Amino acid sequence: MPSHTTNRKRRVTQADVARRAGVSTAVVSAILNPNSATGVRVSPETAERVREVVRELGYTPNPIAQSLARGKRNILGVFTYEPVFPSERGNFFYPMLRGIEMQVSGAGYDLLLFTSVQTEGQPRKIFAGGSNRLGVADGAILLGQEPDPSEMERLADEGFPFVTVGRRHSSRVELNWAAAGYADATAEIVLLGHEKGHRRIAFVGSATIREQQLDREEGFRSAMQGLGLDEGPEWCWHLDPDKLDAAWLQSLLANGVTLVLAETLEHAERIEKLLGSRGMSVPDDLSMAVLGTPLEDTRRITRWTRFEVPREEMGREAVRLLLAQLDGRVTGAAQTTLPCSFIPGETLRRVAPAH
Amino acid sequence: MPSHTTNRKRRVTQADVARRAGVSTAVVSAILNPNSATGVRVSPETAERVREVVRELGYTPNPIAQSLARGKRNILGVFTYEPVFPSERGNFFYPMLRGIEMQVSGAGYDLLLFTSVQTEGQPRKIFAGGSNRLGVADGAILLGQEPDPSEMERLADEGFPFVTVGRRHSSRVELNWAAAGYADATAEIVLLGHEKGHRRIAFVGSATIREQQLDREEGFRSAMQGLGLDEGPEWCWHLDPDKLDAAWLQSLLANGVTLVLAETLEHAERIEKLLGSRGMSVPDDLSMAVLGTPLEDTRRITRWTRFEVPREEMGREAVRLLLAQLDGRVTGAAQTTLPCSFIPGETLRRVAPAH
DNA sequence: CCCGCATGATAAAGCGCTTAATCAGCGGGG
DNA sequence: CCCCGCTGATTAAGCGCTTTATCATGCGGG
Repeated sequence: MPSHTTNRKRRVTQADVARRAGVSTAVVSAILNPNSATGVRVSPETAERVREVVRELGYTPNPIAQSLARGKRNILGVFTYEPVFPSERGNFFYPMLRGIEMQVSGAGYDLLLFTSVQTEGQPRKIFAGGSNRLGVADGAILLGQEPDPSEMERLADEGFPFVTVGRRHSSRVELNWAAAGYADATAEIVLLGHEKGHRRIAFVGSATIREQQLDREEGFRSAMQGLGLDEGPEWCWHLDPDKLDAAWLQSLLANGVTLVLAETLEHAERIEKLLGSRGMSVPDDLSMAVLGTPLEDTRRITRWTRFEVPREEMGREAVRLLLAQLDGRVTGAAQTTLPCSFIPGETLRRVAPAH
Repeated sequence: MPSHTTNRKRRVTQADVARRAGVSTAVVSAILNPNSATGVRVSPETAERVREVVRELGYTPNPIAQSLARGKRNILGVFTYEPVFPSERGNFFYPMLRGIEMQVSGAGYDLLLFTSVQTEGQPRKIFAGGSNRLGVADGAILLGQEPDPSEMERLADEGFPFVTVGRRHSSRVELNWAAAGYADATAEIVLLGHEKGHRRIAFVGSATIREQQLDREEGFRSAMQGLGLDEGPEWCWHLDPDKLDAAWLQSLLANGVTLVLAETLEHAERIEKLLGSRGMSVPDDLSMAVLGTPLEDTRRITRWTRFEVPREEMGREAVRLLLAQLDGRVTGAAQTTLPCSFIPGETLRRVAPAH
């Protein structure tokens, strides 16, 4: 017998109600879940009597027990590999969470935020103490810049339904995701640059490679190839902003580059500063575009030619995919790529084609 | 027998492991929860064998079943009467949620956000369909500007542990809360105004009265009385910003008021605008202070004399109180008032005492 | 030689609910 | 008159785990 270290006064149980009303628990259950097509029928009088007792005793069903019995929880998990609210990262998750909450509420699910961390300072883990923590939920949405691929594979092996926000890839299992179309958006900017006369276009991304960046780079490469533009490896850089220096810029310009696609605003601003110390400016001496939109400092970004990532819509779509999976409405892998919206800005200008 | 409309492949259960390892489920359970002082002993060899099977089968315990058996869930509910993330209100909850998440993680609890809404457009309810939705959680934190007092009382009657962020009051039951010391902070500003020579001080708050505002007003009144200042009802207004007009300002100034305490920045700015159209300005012709700090437009607020509400700390404290309650470390009502921090600003200046 | 007592394990109850299977009445048609 | 089928209920199994009570076994001491 469980000890039940409950300090709360014992809650009223279904059996209490049944006893009091002089019926069986099956009847009580049937009355409380009218829509569930169970074989149990109840007369209106009995129903009223039971309802009366329910009110009198202030009975409220134990959701845990319901879940166990039904095999269904009506809870969607949200697992973030980084803290949700603390400031820096907070802004990042915020729009996605907004999308998730909007889509989930109305579907009759609640959101379980897995916030607990095992060891202070350690990265969060889904499998802690051998147990899948997400298991309380019917399914989960995974967010975060630095997910653990092995955990996701194990999750998939278990058959636990989940969807990631952002594209993820595994060679072993099929992953479900709602992601932004970085590749297309990047390609679009390359095409636009080409239209505006640019022929030598460079790409600058962070040193730490993430799925997102791969997408952007792949969009860049394929667009360049499609246009028959001569793009060598020397036009595609993986450097953090602080690694960009005068010498680097020099070689870039010497190569005749007229348009630079910067992965982040930090890259772009760094390059602009370097240009400035040579007496040059954007876009007069060099056109630029930013491959995304930061969340903080919304004012600083406005002049830049860029695209907007549909973060909120990614959250919504992730929920849609997950619910479809839970309803059994879907069989294979569900993957959605959502378009980014181009924002003209003022940093990409027309030039005379070089050749 | 339950139908278990599960489309997922049946998960591995404790019984499977036990069978495979040739032991009873009790042994498996004992191995998986080593610290729980149960009467079951296991030999190291058996333990190793079971652990092996666990790995082999990829077994992970069903948290729902654990919860039911243990009577403990390790989940803290967060109930907001308004949507958490959608923009307007979002900013409001944000710091509190940050505090909550910080405090909760590390305590080994997860956060359940009650986001689901029964009828689109309707206010959220704790008791929906006769059932206490919060029941999945061990306890809950209630947030929101417009809570439903009757729901809180019912919750308390049930013995469900919960804490509100923000002071709440009920004549029937004892409520637990972590709140900001609006009264003290307001009184502090009155005292400061008095020190700076102000004798006629007015208070302007919103038309819709909330607990917060009562606090501020009460702080205002008691400070005025303590100072022996002649404060009549005509110096305490309950008007929304758009109801403040030239005639109102006229009467205020005619009364010789030299300092106005505005509940919100909107009130303050409205008054300043009215002053402007008379060719007057803040603080030259009228001193002002704002009784709080808005979250949006942080730039607009900076010049104002005001106080800062410890929102994040309120979240943290709420969690502390709740956990104390869950641990049975506390008996009666737990109520914490957290001090607001005064911010000088530039809108409260010294004047020559009027009389 | 038997008792007491660790040791290592099992059996089974119970957490609070859902639901399939079953059953007692009862009125009506063949 | 009997059987069928309906209504309004009950019984009991089972969800997957925890935990208490119980049991078998072997060993040393009196």
